[in-house]
Amino acid sequence: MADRARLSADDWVAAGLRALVDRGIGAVKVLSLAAELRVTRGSFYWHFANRDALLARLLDAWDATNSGAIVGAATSPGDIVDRYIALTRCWLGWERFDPHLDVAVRHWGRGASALRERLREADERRVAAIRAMLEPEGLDPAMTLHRACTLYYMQMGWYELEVDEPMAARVASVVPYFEIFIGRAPSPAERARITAALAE
Amino acid sequence: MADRARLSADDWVAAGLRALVDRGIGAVKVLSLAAELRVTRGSFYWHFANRDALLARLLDAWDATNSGAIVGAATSPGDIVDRYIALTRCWLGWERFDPHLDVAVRHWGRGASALRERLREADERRVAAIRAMLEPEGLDPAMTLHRACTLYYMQMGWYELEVDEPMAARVASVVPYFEIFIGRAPSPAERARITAALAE
DNA sequence: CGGTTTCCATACAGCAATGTATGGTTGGTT
DNA sequence: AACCAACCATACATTGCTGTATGGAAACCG
Repeated sequence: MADRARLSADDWVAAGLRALVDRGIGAVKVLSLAAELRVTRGSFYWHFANRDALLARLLDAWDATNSGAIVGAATSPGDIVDRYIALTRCWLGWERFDPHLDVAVRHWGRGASALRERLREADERRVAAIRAMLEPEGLDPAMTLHRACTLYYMQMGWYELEVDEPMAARVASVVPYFEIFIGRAPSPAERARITAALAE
Repeated sequence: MADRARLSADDWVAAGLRALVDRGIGAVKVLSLAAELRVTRGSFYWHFANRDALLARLLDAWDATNSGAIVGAATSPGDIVDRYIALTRCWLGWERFDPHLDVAVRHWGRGASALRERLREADERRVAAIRAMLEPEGLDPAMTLHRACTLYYMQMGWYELEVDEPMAARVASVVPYFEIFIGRAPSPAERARITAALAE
């Protein structure tokens, strides 16, 4: 995409997303992106009115990929084990959901009050979906919410701290975390389904 | 402190901490702080060699207040209930620990690789202390670590998402979270100790 | 009271970034 | 072939910050 003679607006968006994910919103500068794309800023200001126009496009991309993925996984067809597996695939980065993008947008939101409200709504929708996932377990309603919050907040904290465990260790801990999050150990059959689904 | 004729270096540090906590590391600018303190930048460059010298002071302040508080609570005298209460008081902001400062430093760490290493070490020490707190429960060692991670990561995620629940709701959820984190419901006596300790 | 130290204001240089104005180059269209 | 639109380079103006040099005012001290 870099050696093509002419660039499209999407090329700038892609470069902006790379910079956002890798080095944060502060690195999304017209000058830096131009250098990366081997053109001058003249190109940018033909495709976009200003920097804010690009930032809006980046937010739309985040909304399109990440916010729907979690809700989709938590409300996917099947029982709670199927949904837990689908959600786990999100956390592991095996689905549309991009963890690094989520963290970058969250950091960006600090200081941009309009974005903070958008983030708050996204978090609310995600927790609500996870709570609905847990409801068939028949727990106390307050406890269901607490467990949903534990699952989601812990995962966000894990991303925020940039813990780097090998993938094998992460996969191996999916079953123990089932017990912590759901409140009961999985049955042998459930355990087998989880391990089988993540053995790809 | 603002209407005193002369400023000290600590006044600049205090102003820097306020800006860091309220609006992030990007707001810690010599010009902004000078405006807030009603002086010009000439004052700053008498007290400090440059901006980095102030930032180093801010990091020292964070280290002195926050990093020791969690480890101290998790390893405080008493049984696991006493320590869980002490840790909860940290999370609620009732002790030295300043949650907003922790989040601000973490955001700052994104992009400053030296700081990231310092943060990683702090997180490691904190998780290790919480794991030691859980060990008397006699769980499987791996499960002990997973529960310690759940407790700490979830709390960091809670801060990161800037959830604003009323204090009453937060206090009320301390007992249910005991069951989620520790893996068993507290005994009636333990429950009474927790509620009594947080009824101040 | 004179002198020295402490602290701050002013003015300047420099840099990195955004945005604008304008001209040039390339590829498709009729 | 002429033309037009899409796309990019160049040059300039501006802003917001850091850092430096220097002079001045206030407090302390002998």
